[in-house]
Amino acid sequence: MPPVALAATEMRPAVAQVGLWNCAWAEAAVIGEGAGGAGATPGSDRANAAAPLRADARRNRARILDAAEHVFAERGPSGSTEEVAARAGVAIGTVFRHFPTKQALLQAIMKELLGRLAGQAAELAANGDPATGLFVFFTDLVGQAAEKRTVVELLAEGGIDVSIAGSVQALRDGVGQLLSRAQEAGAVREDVQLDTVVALLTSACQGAVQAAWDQDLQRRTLGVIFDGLRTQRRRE
Amino acid sequence: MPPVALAATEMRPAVAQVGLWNCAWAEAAVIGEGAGGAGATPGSDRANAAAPLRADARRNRARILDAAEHVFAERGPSGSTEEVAARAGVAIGTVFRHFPTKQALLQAIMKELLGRLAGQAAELAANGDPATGLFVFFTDLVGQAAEKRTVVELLAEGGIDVSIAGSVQALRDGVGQLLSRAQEAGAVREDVQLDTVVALLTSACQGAVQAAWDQDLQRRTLGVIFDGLRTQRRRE
DNA sequence: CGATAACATGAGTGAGCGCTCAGGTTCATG
DNA sequence: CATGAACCTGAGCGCTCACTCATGTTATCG
Repeated sequence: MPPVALAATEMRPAVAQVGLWNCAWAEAAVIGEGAGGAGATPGSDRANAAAPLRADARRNRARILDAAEHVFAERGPSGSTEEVAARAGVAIGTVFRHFPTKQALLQAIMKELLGRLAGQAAELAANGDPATGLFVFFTDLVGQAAEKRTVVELLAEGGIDVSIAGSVQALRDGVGQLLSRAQEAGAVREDVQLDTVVALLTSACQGAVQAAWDQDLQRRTLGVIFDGLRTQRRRE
Repeated sequence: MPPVALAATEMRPAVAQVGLWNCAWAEAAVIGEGAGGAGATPGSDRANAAAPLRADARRNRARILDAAEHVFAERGPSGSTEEVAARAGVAIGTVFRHFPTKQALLQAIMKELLGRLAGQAAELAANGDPATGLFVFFTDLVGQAAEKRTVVELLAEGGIDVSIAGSVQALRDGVGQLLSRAQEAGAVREDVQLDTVVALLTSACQGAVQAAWDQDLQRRTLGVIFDGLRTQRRRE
């Protein structure tokens, strides 16, 4: 992960509003996730033929995704597609060829990031220390929140579209595993539910992103939350 | 409070960008807060003469503030000034006569809301139960977060301009009083610092706003945080 | 090496938004 | 009532941004 390169203009009270109109575009067939999905009149049209991308197209797609991840991490979801194109070294049209709407581009990135996080959670649940795995993941996530600004803000904006619902669920499942292990190990109270943990997690991430918590504040804030998850004094 | 009148056009991929260029406009003299402030060449120009507004102007100003509070509560800070004007029943120009920039309008609302909250906190600190005051305020604030979306989002976006810094500080002081009282009463651990509490508070508000916590989830999530504030098991 | 379909290009389109200003309207004062 | 200053109006400006499309370019295959 290269360090952030262009971080100058920070003062923007911009607010993104993306809109959730279109939900069913191709885009899934590109990588090969075609699940032979619902609807889409299965038959005549050569929808999910996988049609491997041309070499240059595949390269450009990767560069666009990479550029978009950087731009949206810096600017938030309100970063412009033109900046993404410029950073990727392609023309605007190329961006829109690969991702028919800005929303589609954002969702592709979110899917990737969410998948990565879900993987980390699952890995920790499988191989980590059961008693501390949840707390480690929690701390890591909040610590990285600044970099993952896209995910944090988009998830926050209610951008949980049907197309990324699966990825969200995967992450949720990973956290659920971590929670179960922690509870079995006696590190977290039995009466804490998954959605409570998820709510705390997302809140802390948002807080850390928006208010730019420093390391010490992160530690103290998470400390309170972790103690709350451990204590036996309350019943829900 | 009249019900929402014009809620049709939800599909807008628009992106608002406000800009923070101008920071020193009049606006303070309107209500009479003129503190004889720094700079501004005190002398010849009749800057802070209080010049009472004409009746219609005062009425319109109030209607604009009221409309803005509603619009920004629904749409977030990206709500348009035109919608504010329409809801207030005035022309755009009138809005910009009273508030030279959109930013100024937003800050006027924030100032009002923050002042109200600071008052509530101070009142609770003075007359409420020391042991539960902080928790009551915390719960109330999160419960109202959806209505106060403007404040939550703007504070989140780092919109703490110099012109509202005082109001933020007042709220912070109020929370500080509640915290002190709670600690004196033995309801909250001594080693919890104010910024930790504020961080938890803002995080919870953001989470509640963005993820639309229901009553039960609010209760459970705040329960964990409160237990964390109460427990004696950790040292910071 | 052609031939062709896939792909890339980037000026242009349309829409939204913050903000302005010339001209009309209304309130306060004597 | 008359007068003038304060106020209101709303078409319009300038800008940004998501998105399109006619034209030019390139990879792939026989």
